[in-house]
Parts: sequence; C-alpha cells; structure tokens
Amino acid sequence: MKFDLDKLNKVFDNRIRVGIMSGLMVNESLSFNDLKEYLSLTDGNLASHLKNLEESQYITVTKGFIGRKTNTTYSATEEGKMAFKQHLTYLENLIKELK
Amino acid sequence: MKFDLDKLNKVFDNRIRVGIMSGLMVNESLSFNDLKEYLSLTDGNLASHLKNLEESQYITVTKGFIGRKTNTTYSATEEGKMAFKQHLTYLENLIKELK
DNA sequence: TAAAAGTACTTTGAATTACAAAGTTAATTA
DNA sequence: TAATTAACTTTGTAATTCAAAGTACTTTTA
Repeated sequence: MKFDLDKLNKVFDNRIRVGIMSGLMVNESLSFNDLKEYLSLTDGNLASHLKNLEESQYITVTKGFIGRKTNTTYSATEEGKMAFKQHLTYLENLIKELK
Repeated sequence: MKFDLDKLNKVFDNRIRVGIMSGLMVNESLSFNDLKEYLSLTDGNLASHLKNLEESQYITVTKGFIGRKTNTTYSATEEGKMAFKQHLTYLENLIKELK
C-alpha cells in the first residue's frame, strides 16, 4: 500500500494557514484585524500567509472602508473552499481508518 | 473568538510525518523499507523525519534481524498515539464546525 | 496644526526546516 | 572478491517561517 502524500495539500501544511482558512470557511469574510486577533499574529506574519493563500488563489482580497478608515477584507474563493474541504476530507478518512 | 494554534501539533504540521504516524497507528510496527516504500521517499529524507519523531518521543526504534539481514523497525509510542489522535481530533472538530 | 495613532502592508534578516545526493559502515550474497 | 542491501549520516542548498522594523497613507487627538 502507498500513502499518497500529494493528497495532503502543501498549502495547508501549516497551522496558521489552516487557521485562516477555517476562519474564512465559517465567515463570509474577515478583516485583516479580525484575523490578526483571531490568530494572535504579528502584522508581517499574517500578511505573508495571506499572500501565500492569495497566490494559491484560495482567498480574495477586497479593499474598502468602514466610515473613513481603510478596511481590507479577505474571503475564501470557491477553489479555496474546495481545496480545503478536500484536504480535511482526506484527513478525515485517515481518522476513520485508524478507528 | 480565538483560534488556538497550539492545539495543532507542530510535529504533525508536515505531510510526511503525518504519513509515518498514520502508518504506525494501523501497523504495530513497520520497517525502514516498508516506510520508504509506503511514502516513496529517499533514505535520507525518511531518516530525518523518523529522527524528528523519535526525538519527540512519538516513535521507538528497534534494531533486529530477519534471518541474517539487519532489520530496523519503528513503532508508535503511547505518547505518540495520543498526540496524533489529539491532533486529528482537533482537526475533526474543525471539520464539524465547518459543516 | 503638529503629533500620535491606526491600517495594511513590505522589507530585511535570521533561524529553522526540508530535501536530494553522496558518502559511510557493516553484513551478505553472487 | 565484487556487488548488493540496510540503515543511516553528512553535506549543502533551497525553501519556509517569523519577528521586527520600516513605509505610506489617513485620521484622530492634543
């Protein structure tokens, strides 16, 4: 039997990106500061993981305002949601096998 | 709400180590070559991930023979099994929340 | 109106991690 | 005795991760 490593998505091989994605699966969108607080990260670290997810086309970025303050929000794309679900499904199957 | 990153075990933040552990959850023990074939890895890469898991005390190493050939086998420790289960349980809860 | 603070980054640099490839040791089989 | 096998270790490079500092722009506060 072979274990197909490629079924586990490399993008999600990181706890922070898993955290971002699960936030964005439950919430239609989250702001930079929401995510920063949600995950207790520094600006730079958060920004770099968001960039990674954006480059993978798993999230989209929308720049807007709340009142007069800038407000950037992030949402999971359909592709991102599917990829994340697939990743979790594969892990879920692992779990089942182990029981 | 906060996402507790520490509930996701850093040791399992890697596909190869997840693969090794799930192999060792299902099989009482596996040889170096079993694992090498199971995961399609080079010797060096496999050895380094095994070392990581051993240092984390999640697996044990037993050096023996099959006939006259050397045969090293690896097994998950109780601690390793628990840690891996906990990791997967936390992911499982994530999955549930997303449904 | 000048200074301080907030938002959302980017840049820099260091530390850690991952990985392939080659080398090693010791036994074994052709 | 030469080649093969097992299980590594070493070496070196590339990629990843992360904090901290810097930036640009706007807004609020003193």
